Amino acid sequence: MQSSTFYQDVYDVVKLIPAGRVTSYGAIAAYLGTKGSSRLVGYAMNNSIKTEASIPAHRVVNRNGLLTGKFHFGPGNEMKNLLEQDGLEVMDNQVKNFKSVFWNPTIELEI
DNA sequence: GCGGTGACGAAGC
DNA sequence: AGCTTCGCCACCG
Repeated sequence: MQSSTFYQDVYDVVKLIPAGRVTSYGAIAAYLGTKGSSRLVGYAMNNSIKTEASIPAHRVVNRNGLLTGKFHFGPGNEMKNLLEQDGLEVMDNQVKNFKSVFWNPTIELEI
């Protein structure tokens, strides 16, 4: 992808996340080849809300399946609501069966 | 051009 | 086994 910035790469990968699946920041970072900069992925998402609000950032959670960015999404449990709309089960800011719904771009997209 | 930042992750205690 | 600390690296001012 002719992405000028690392953020654009993150946006593109997140957009490829199928409904009903979730991935982790580190997985995206690893797919992009910058697994050490998992923080950048999260930071990119933060910027994505302001720039690319169409990105399903709610499908991206941390390694533990926790909705860490929930507070950045909206006033309340909007992130949880969006995940439920995708057919996911969320309890106490954590995706249930996270391991089962985990979407690994490195494998699914197979660089 | 440099320092601060950050929705993480892994290691250490 | 749970909490704390450090590292990491691209973007912004």
